[in-house]
Amino acid sequence: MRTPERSDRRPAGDDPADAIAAAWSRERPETPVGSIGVVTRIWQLAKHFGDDRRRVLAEAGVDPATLDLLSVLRRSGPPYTMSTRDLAVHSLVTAGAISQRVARAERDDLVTRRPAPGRSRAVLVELTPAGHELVERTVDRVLAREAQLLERLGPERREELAELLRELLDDVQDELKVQGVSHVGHEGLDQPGQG
Amino acid sequence: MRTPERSDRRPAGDDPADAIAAAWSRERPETPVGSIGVVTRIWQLAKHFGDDRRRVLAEAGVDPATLDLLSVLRRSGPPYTMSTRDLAVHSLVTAGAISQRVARAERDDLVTRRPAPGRSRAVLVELTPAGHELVERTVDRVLAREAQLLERLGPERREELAELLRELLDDVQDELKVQGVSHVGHEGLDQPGQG
DNA sequence: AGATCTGAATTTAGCGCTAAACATACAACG
DNA sequence: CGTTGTATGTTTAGCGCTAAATTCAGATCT
Repeated sequence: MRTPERSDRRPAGDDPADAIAAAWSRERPETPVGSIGVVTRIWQLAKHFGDDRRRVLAEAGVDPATLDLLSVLRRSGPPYTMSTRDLAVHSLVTAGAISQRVARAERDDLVTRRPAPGRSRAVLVELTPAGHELVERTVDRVLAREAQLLERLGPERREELAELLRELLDDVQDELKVQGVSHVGHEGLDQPGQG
Repeated sequence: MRTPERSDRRPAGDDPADAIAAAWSRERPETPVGSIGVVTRIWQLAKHFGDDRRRVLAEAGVDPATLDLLSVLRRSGPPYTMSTRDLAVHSLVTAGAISQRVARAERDDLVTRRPAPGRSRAVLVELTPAGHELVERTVDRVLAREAQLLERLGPERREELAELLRELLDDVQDELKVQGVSHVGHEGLDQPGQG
């Protein structure tokens, strides 16, 4: 199950996900370990990317969740304004979380909040100049750092990987949609943060 | 940059990560968007897997962080005992988080905690019968559900993906180690949870 | 009109995490 | 021996998230 000789920096078999699957099989031979090679690694990579991003942003005095909010607004183009509803759809977190993100960003003068003119009880959130500036100052740094973490993989394998991930994400979203998951959203700078 | 015709369930170009990269390029043409196809998708998949696991476990009355702790102990084999130090190394969270996880699990009678006999100030954590039972009752359910989410990908592509992820994880861990990251650990059931 | 339903945003309770401060236990050095 | 160092665990402050309760505006029914 383990393909040999691909890393010469680390002895074969020292892979954390393989070790987990092997331990389950040893202790409980019937355990269905087939998903571990994909799911565990995705989780661990997300954790590493998230922690690293938090550290990079701490130097600039922001947190990932705030930058995520500002980035969605920045990327939407002039007039850098969206309803909280739309923000929730684009952020993969609950409406309550968006409300809190906006409140924090408003406290720090990074966005303003006002009732929408005509429609119902909607609220429009707009980037302030300070918020705009903060995005400009940090986005490239974050993305460049992430590019650096992918560098060793090489462009071809990175593309292969992106393609397989695209396919899996599409499958998973369909599967979850079928089972009636509510917040179907999915964007961000490209990632929130968890404390 | 976008490979055409691979999904017939979703019109090409409707991919969330592609949409993000395209929006950055439109608004800020110099933005280094190369990593988004991999990093964003990994983040989103981790979020979906994590949310789904939380829902599955809620039915059994556990949270992912607790099951993660119990799983590390269960997988270690008899006598199902580890020091908190070792638990931290195997869990990809800080020592403080482990201390809290153990405290919660002890409150619920899933583990016991006692000072190690000889050595230093170490503390040994041991699975109780109730904790053992809880693992047996839930692990297969969680892993089977995750296998179901991967099912559509097919076995060959799943193996390709696992292999690319293994390589990337190895690269990223090396890169972070060089820069002096402390908690080098990495295991779990295979994933904690973020509240 | 009054009652009820629906949709949108916010608030609250509670959890889990990080970082940093704190508290020990043991070891080594002078 | 006392100080200093090192390794380990716990505690605390503060953040961000979820789920559920709440508030409020407008639409619909009778």
